[in-house]
Amino acid sequence: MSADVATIAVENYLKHVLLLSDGGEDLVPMGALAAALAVVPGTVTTMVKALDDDGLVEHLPRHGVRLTPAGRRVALNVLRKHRLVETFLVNVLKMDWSKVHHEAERLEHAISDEVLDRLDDLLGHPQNDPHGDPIPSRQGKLNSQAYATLATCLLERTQRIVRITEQSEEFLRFAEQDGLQPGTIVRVTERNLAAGLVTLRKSAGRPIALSVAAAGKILVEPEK
Amino acid sequence: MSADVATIAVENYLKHVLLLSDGGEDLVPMGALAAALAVVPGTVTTMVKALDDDGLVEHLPRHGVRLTPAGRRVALNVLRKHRLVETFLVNVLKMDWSKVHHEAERLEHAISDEVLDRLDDLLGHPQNDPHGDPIPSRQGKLNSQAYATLATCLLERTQRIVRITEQSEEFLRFAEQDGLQPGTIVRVTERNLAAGLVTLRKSAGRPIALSVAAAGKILVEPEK
DNA sequence: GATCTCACTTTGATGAGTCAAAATAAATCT
DNA sequence: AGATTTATTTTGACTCATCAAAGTGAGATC
Repeated sequence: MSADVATIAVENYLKHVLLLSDGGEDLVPMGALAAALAVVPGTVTTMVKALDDDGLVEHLPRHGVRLTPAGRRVALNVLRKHRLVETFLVNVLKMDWSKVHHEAERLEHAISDEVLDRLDDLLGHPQNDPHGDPIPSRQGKLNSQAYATLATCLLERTQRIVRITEQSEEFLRFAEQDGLQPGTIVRVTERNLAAGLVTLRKSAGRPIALSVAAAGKILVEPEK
Repeated sequence: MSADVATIAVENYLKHVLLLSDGGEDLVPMGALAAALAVVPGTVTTMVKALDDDGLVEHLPRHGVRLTPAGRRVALNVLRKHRLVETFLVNVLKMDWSKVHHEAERLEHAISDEVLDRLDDLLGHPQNDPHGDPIPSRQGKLNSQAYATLATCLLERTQRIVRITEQSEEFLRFAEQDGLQPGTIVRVTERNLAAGLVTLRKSAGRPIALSVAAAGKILVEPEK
């Protein structure tokens, strides 16, 4: 009986299930979903049961939740809107990298599929948003390649940053300050797991120190 | 005690009070507001009382409703968003004139003041939206000049269309079909109030017939 | 001026989405 | 295995925005 109009809340639930399930079919724990949505766990239980009735998710009581194909379709469309809007805000309106996530959170629910297509044309069908996150295709394909991170890649080898998997304004502002953006070439010179510290250099610059937690949020691929 | 976050419903109530009060301080009947918002009259009474408590409108029971300065400020900001978004959709995304109103109805509530400003810069601070409707300034000034309409203007005199005061898709599609858009130069050749018919010509074209009702929705100013 | 009419208001109920706090099941730890 | 911790579900209540239908008042009509 999935109603053809998803409310903003429904879209957000589905989007976060998608993001937390690692793009795949993994079961998402109810608590994780509650944390992501900033609601109490009881609310998630109620809502997820309703979404299950609508055929958008599968709820395995006491175990978690997972998208159905119908739910996945909706979630991918929302994600596509989110990331194309972010790209628009940065590339066309020249907005601050660190602020656009927050803006897109509201716009993703207000934009129609038709506007979305025009925006996609205007932007030249980008593959990734400004943070490097892959933009789902119109057909619902999501390029979710498994990348290494600054916390796991080889030492002393030049790497290209492809993606920042963290949307908080603070983190992004910090990354911008140190010039760590998709496309930047870096080399990890030292990794001290005991101290929880990663040290790296941009091609010519002085060393930059990062916590392992932060380094794990930055995806890279070997350069050349 | 006006809460600093207006819900979508609140923004819509205030916007429609502004539109129905003729830009001014006129009292808007509750029924007119109900019709504009497509809700039953009882709902309007409830909501307007709440808005009065919040200091956004003044409710004169059994007589109508009117914006307070605070409510007017919010309403003008929403209207500015609506009309700038419409302009963006037509000028940048090349969307159909007749569809953008509907799109803007949702986007006007999702767009932040900051995005609004950037959009305004991108568009070159337009004075009017694609329908000719005046765009409120950032400071909340609304250029509401009183224009003649095709139903009231002088006969046999060239007039420039400045504005179409009707947002329905059907009407706009019809206007577009006949080439009646802001900027178009026309001349009313005949007006038969009894038959409810207005006849006009574009500079060189064949005559176009319009109902008086339709003609009254098209604002004009004398050419040159 | 008494009545009638229509606009407006009241009242009671509903659905969506949420929270707080109590109840329960699952997982973990001796 | 029994006890404790932790995740999840249940229950009852609340807010926002709405409708249906009954009640009320102000101005129009005779």
